[in-house]
Amino acid sequence: MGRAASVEDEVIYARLAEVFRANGYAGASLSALSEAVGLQRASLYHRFPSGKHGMAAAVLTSMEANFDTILRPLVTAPDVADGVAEMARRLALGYRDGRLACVLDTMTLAGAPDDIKAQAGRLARTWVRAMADAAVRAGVGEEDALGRARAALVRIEGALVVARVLDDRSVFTQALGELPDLLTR
Amino acid sequence: MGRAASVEDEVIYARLAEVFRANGYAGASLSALSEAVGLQRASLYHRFPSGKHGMAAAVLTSMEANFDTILRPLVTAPDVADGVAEMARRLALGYRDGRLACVLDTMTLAGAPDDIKAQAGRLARTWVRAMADAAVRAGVGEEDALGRARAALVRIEGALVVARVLDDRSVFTQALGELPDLLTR
DNA sequence: GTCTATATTTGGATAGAC
DNA sequence: GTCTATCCAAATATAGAC
Repeated sequence: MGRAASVEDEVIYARLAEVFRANGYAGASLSALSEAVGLQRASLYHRFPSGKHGMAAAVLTSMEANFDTILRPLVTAPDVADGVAEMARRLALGYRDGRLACVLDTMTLAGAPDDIKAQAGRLARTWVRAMADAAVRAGVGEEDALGRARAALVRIEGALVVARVLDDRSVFTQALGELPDLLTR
Repeated sequence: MGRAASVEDEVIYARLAEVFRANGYAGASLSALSEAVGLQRASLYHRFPSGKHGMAAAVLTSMEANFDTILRPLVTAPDVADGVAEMARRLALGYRDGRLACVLDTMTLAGAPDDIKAQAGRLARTWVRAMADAAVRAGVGEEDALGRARAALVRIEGALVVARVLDDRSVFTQALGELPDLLTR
């Protein structure tokens, strides 16, 4: 083994994510990423030989793992609506009650490489699938469930945008509150 | 009068808007803006002495005017639901059926100057106000109307994000279809 | 693994000719 | 009003010492 890393991988991903989600792919500069992580630019290139592109890919991959945690209640909760409510609580935490933007939104603008957009797309599909499955378990028909799951994602992403634009977090909180009924009733 | 402009102001605003809405404020480079407009960078600076910042401000101001056209049916239609449906048709046109992003989303990311974000916020508030007024005219209570108008904006913005991320325009089309009921029932 | 130093390109912006 | 030419700062990325 060589020299130990001064910053843990998962900590790096989390700090990179802060910059990417707030500024988007194009808007996230190496200087900002470097400062957020607490490593010089050259050190970041040692961790991510393919540069910014590799950092963005790593952030999304790490986020995929985090989503497992956020989505787990959808599967494990005895009552589906309770599971959705628990997912909503975890989302509130992850998005800091609507103060933070979503990478699905900001990392899919025109400046991003195609495979990063594709990775974000897969992440979104995983999320929709998980919500649709939960709806089915609540007795909703398969076709209808998929539509409701997409509607849920629409409300989450839309609420994040509107909360930011109107500078009013309550929009997000309210959208989260509607999710259990939306997915199970 | 001096020399005539080779490109009309409104044409310039529209082409600048294409770049800003797709790439966000930070992601919109002078080269890209210049190429889209068909004028050299220096020529753009002659039109907009305050540079990129002035271009963004002009785009939002021009968009405010365009919104008058989009929102007019809310006021003029004898039946409110019909008016909302007509607004939705105009939105479908403006957002190219969900293929284009919204400046309210992309121009309010971290890289944008504060007054640009503020201008976007005013634009959003105008929009919400117009939809809320329409809801009131349809018999909805004032308090409830404001909530529904915000919900409508949430669905529009969210649908644009999700349509882009999932690469599926139907999400946007469907969200537009729900607006008349959402605002008047 | 992290750093300083540097190469190279692109970014935003200005000067001055036409 | 538009252009070419140019300036300077910031961007991404690499080289090599420690």
